[in-house]
Amino acid sequence: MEAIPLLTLRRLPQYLEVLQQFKEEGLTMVSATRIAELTGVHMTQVRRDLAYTKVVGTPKVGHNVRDLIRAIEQTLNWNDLSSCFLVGAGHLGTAILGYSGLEKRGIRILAAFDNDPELVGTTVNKIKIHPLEKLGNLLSRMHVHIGILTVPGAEAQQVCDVMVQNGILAIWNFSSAILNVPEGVIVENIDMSASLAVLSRRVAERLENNGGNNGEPKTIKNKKINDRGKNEYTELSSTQL
Amino acid sequence: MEAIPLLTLRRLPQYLEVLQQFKEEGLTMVSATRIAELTGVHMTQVRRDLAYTKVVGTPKVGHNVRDLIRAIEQTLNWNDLSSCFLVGAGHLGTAILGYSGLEKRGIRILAAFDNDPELVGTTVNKIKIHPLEKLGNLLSRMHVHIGILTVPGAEAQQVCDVMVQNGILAIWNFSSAILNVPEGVIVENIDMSASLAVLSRRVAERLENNGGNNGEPKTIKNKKINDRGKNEYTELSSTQL
DNA sequence: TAGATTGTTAATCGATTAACAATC
DNA sequence: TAGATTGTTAATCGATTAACAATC
Repeated sequence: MEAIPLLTLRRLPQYLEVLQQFKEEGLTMVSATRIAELTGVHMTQVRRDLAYTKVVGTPKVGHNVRDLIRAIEQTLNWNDLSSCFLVGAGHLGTAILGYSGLEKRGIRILAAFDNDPELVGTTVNKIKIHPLEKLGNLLSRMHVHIGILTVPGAEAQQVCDVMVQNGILAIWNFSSAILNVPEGVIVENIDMSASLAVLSRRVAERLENNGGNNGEPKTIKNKKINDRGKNEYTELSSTQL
Repeated sequence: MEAIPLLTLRRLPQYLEVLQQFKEEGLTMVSATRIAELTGVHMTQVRRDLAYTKVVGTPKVGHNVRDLIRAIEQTLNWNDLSSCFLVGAGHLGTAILGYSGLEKRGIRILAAFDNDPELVGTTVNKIKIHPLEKLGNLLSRMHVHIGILTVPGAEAQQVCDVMVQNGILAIWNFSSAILNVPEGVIVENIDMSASLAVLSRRVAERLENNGGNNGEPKTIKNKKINDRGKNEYTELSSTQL
């Protein structure tokens, strides 16, 4: 199975988002050009990214919306559900447990774990919260190989170690800890600090460069600057998460 | 004020994390080499990144830990607090309202907003939740220029528009919506779908390439693969988020 | 001093964009 | 058909890594 470039993988869900929109609007065909306009990704980039999904379009016409959605979902393995455990049922963990979008993205949380006796035994979104001590045992018995880590940073490595010892293959890490795992274990970080760093600095740069004019920045209608696509002309947004 | 490259900004908080560790351990000096080892970032990369903070180290000795922490925090503008509003006080919003790490990162949430009458009037972590209708008015009156968006994707663009109309400068977007904003408005996305896409695909690639051997992957001790730094040899993790 | 480490210039690498032939 | 769009090869761009002189 071919390794798809990191940045391509990150863009695919964006295409999926606008494609869902098109589907809802009843469109059957769409061009890479149109997807490019709505996501702010360069037209050529979109074509190249879509090529990784093995879909073939028809010149002058474009791609079939339904086929394209299916192809992207297949590429991301979002068609069938992977079982996973969530550790850390605080506010963030609860938010994730309650998030209906996960199942659309191939993730089914089978059980949650926490070391707070108040939480153990309760249920969030039909998912039971177990004591943390049971994590290792259940992981190996149930052959779960994806873990969602929503514990405080100070406890993250510890929980991570238990996961690794019990055969976990991938960890979706929401803590700020830089996890130390053996080679081959996949770690994907939701790095809020990194994101905030970019935001903070960009704000500071702008305020300083505008000479303290902290009111309206100079703007041009409908042009967007962000880290997804630098300059973007978009017309719509959409759905959940 | 110089524009620091995106990927450098994302790495700076990682350096900060290991530096805090060093400080707690009582170390006064640290080399870029050591930081590189613990974060998995290439040694030369670390040196280059640190150069953006304008710190100067001393050959053979390295950098002063306290000075380096201060320099990075200054670079990210994490020293003084920026006021901001949070919109969407569901589980995710509540998790963010309760997160103490924000103030260390230059963010103070002054008020929250939601359209659920059940939530309006309540308080989370001493932050009052106001009705959504008051957002525009308060934004412009209080000269707040950072907004945290934790509403469902379907409502995100709408709220975003209100923010923009009332002079917002930057939006920290936790929804899956691709926000359409005028040029000059900074959007920083916490893109869970993008992250999950990478995780899902990498897992699928590994399972397929191992020929269905979904038990233990081949591993080498203490070597780490993730998107922060490809190959990382690390010894510790740390703190919160 | 000798050697580790800094700061920076040059080389490499990977990802993005431009260009264009193929085609429905 | 003519022209929009695809798929792909070549050129460009930016970020990473290698190399090395300066130095405490």
